[in-house]
Amino acid sequence: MKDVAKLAGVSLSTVSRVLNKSSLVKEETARRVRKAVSKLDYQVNDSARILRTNTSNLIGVIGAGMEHPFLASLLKGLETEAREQGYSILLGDSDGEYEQEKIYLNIMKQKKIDGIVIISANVYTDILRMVKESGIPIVFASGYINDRDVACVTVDNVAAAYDVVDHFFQKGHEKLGIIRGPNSDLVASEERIRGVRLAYSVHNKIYSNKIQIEGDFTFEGGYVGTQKLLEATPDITAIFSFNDEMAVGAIRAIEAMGKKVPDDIEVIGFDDIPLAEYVKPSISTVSQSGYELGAQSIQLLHNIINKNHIEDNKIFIPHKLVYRESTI
Amino acid sequence: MKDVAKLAGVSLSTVSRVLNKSSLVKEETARRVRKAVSKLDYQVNDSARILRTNTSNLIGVIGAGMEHPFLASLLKGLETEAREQGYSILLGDSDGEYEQEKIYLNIMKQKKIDGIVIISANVYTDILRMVKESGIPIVFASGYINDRDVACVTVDNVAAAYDVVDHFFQKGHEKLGIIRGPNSDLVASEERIRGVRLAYSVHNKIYSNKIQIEGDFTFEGGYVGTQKLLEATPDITAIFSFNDEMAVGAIRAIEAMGKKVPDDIEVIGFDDIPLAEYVKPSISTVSQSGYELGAQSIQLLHNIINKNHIEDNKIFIPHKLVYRESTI
DNA sequence: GATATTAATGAAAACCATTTCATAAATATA
DNA sequence: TATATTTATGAAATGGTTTTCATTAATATC
Repeated sequence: MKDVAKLAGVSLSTVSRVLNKSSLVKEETARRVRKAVSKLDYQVNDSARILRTNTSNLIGVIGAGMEHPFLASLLKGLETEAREQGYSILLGDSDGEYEQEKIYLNIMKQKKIDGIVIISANVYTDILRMVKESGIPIVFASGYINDRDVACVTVDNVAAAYDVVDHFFQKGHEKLGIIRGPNSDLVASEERIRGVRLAYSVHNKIYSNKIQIEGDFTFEGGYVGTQKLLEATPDITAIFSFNDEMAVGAIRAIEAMGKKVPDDIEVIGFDDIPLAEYVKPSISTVSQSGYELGAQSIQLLHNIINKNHIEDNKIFIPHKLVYRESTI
Repeated sequence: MKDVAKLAGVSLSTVSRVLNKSSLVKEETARRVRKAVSKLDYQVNDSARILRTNTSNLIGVIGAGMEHPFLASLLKGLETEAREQGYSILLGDSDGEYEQEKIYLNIMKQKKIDGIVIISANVYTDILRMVKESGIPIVFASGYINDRDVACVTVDNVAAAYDVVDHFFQKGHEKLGIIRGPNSDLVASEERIRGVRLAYSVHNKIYSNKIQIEGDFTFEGGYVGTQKLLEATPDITAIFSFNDEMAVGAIRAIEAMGKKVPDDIEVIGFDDIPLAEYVKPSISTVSQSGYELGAQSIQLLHNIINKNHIEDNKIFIPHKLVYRESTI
């Protein structure tokens, strides 16, 4: 920077002003400085800038199980939009471990991230408290936090689950089975269960918790869950699985018991990952765009960071039921 | 830090020494300093440290299409191992755009990354040159660069492709079809073609480029490619696809033409992404661990950064042919 | 006991930008 | 023309570490 100043015949302050597009520098001087900058191929020293300004153009992303197809596309959306807005992504996959989340949070604080995106259905309240206390702008992606000053971007889980069950009832099904997420995934699963119950009450049916079984979002979880479900209630004719992998597991379990999908039992999944389309039978599912979710999260975060006026800090991205071979 | 020094009754230098585990500080003083550190809950200012030392504990990752299941698991491996070694991951998905790669490289340079992992079959030679010139330690993950001082971690593409074709020949197949990667994916695809040709010559058969068709690693690409392939050579009895998605597309195309997999045509894919197991028929494929690939890449990079002695800077991770329903 | 080594600490320079405050130059106002 | 205001610039302080060099304290050697 000193060299640039010397070459342009100005002071360090002026160079800095030009670089930061300050308005109070004569256009002619600015031009001279810019010329020197490009001639010397000067690049600002980021750490020095961060040290002075306490802003890094870095956005921290903490999540768990990012290799899951839906989250991977979410990450892609985050990444692309972040780039667009001039941020870089500092990535931390915690595997859902509390200690890891804490470690990442600390690292990110030290790196002076401008904001943080937490991708997670399951959120340790302790972590949330730490982030709030630190004053770092935060957005929850694909998870709803019932706290008026925490921003969230997510699909409307209540409405989506309602749509699925409503659809089943409209088609004349009476006995349903639900494969929910693990208990650690409290929020999203609870929301969806709320949607399920809503549909039950709208259709004047009585809901019992016995129709739901806990899954772990894996193929195997769906397989085993369905076995148990059908053991307890053999006359189930429709299954709603809270993600697509478990739906595949459910279908295989049904087939293994000698029944047919969709003729004997219809199945609807959630997420619409690519798998859902290629598997046989292909899976009807609640489609939501991970990419969109990621992109919107960054936009919202960007607005929070810049203290722009925000209409609403709870954003619901659209969802849509897509019908494939696992339903009639 | 000043406060810590005052509380412990020592100078800044001593605090710094304790923090950096310098040996030349009396154990008793060190204890006093540590106590003060924890009492004040002091954390070093990262940017100041980077400014002074030019090392950031940051590893840059540049890749394209990271939402692809195989690459997502690779990323997971990178991330987990990086965390283990005390690094954080600065992520950049370039979408394969030259300009984007350049931008990311610049940002990463400014952030003073300690090393860089490039995930890519297609590498712009210009980018490679820039990285080499900048002296940043570099590792190519899942891509082979024919340059003795560039470190690579990858599956042995030649051997893997050889195994597949050898298997087909052993089973008595005569007419094969190959769905290769796009031309942008020069290196990996070329290596695999080399493996194919090797198998041909070992089995005393004559290889013709007509049996291969270019794909784009998507389901659709596999579908269309297979149509063309079967149009040109209707009596093909075995297809080797360079990834699993295209293999699924191939199978659907074959079925659409009224033929059966594996009875009429056998199909083998590459990567062994979760999809391969759940799709119907499930896909026989060359299994390689993305996670392992990522983890080994970080270890190698770590060794390069620390100038440890390196046995070999070309690491081949194991692969294995797994047989499922798409082969007899 | 005197001298040579080694161990432990502190002072101050260096890393490189941003920003406040002061000042000089240019323009507007009376 | 003299004064007030605005615009453009520079000097110097600041952010928080690490590290070199100098110095003192402690130990070893003769």
